[in-house]
Amino acid sequence: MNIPAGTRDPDQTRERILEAAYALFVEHGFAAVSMRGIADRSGVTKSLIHHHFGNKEALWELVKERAIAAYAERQAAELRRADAPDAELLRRGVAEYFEFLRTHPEVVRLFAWTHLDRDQSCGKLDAELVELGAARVRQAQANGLLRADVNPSHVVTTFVNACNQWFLARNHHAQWPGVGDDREYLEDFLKIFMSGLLPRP
Amino acid sequence: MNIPAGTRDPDQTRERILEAAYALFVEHGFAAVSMRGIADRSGVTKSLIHHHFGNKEALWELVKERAIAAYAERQAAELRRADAPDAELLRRGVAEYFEFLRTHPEVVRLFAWTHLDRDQSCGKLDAELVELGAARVRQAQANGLLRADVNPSHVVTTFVNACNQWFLARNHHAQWPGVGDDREYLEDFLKIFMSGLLPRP
DNA sequence: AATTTAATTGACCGGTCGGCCAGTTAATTA
DNA sequence: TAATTAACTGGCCGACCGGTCAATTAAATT
Repeated sequence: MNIPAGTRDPDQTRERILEAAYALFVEHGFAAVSMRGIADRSGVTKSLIHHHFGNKEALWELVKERAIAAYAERQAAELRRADAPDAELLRRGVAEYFEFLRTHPEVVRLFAWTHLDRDQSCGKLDAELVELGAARVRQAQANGLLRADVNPSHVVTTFVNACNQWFLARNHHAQWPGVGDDREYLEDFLKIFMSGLLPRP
Repeated sequence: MNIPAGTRDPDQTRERILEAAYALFVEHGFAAVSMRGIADRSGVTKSLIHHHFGNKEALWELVKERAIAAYAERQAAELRRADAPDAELLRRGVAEYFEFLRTHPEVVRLFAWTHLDRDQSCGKLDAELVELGAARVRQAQANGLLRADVNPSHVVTTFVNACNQWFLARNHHAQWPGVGDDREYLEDFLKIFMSGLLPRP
């Protein structure tokens, strides 16, 4: 550290506040989190949070943006690949999307909070991801690699939904008889999903 | 009505309070709803709610039970049918589950609230539905009507997830390019899902 | 009709909420 | 080094929170 202890570092302070807010909002949602709770967790005064971020809603927006940023980064990485779209690419895309949600449970929760708030601000970013995925599906359809009688956007929506709800409702699934772990669920989903997308003979 | 206006009817009072609480909890979640808000909406005093229901948590539990009751009733109706399990039965089961969620958006939201609360109380009831559905899938597999290399519980989980998340994230889907309405999504999902479950030739 | 029970009210409690403001203190600028 | 700016603190505000309680009123019981 270049900065001696006990001295001021506003950037780091902002960061610590954001981290605390992120953790608390993700876990308990907007309404159940108090500015005092964020202040305690980040080790600063409540007034200082207002100084740096304005009010509670502004902080909430920043937390959402942070989660979306992680999502967007993954999307950009996905975009960088320029492989030829075929069935195997789709399978890997699903598996990677699943893996991303598995390793980023905060994103799943934050999306669910925004759904319940009827917040539409996150949908715009999603839209790009869906458009990208749908375009690839469409191309694979044109090449005869995937069945052509389904809406490409619905193909993407289907697996996005299947992955998101799997992690959101994990506590329920754990109580369901015969339901396996992440790997086993994904495997079976992919079996159904991929062979369901094969061109009809 | 046998009861003249301006007089007392504790049952109806309880019912009105429950209805108000149901609507508010479903819409805003536990933390964002106040006892005063429920009192105002139901036209009674806050004290009266405590008199009839105890405290806020108890009312919340009753609201959850009410939503679960609607879910359980549907499940019982489903159970009553004793048709031979085949692919067509599964397709109709999915369509009816989808239709139930479409006409009961409060159930979707309440389930999502409980997921975010890490509340496991609803999972038990789900378990029976899953067990029932999985048993039918298993029988159809034994009869060679559905592919046998997938976990029956995962088959059920897959379509339950696809339906729930569709309605939960509706605000997002509305912004996605190319995504159709309820009927069109269900149609495409069923195409993929059903043909993905056909026995491999 | 007298009494008991239960529904209902309004006032009130301690506590917490988000936000504000006047200060103090450290870093930056002139 | 003096002056300015920004980080940071503690205390305070009015509003609202869930919950309690004594009093009132209507229904049920005797």
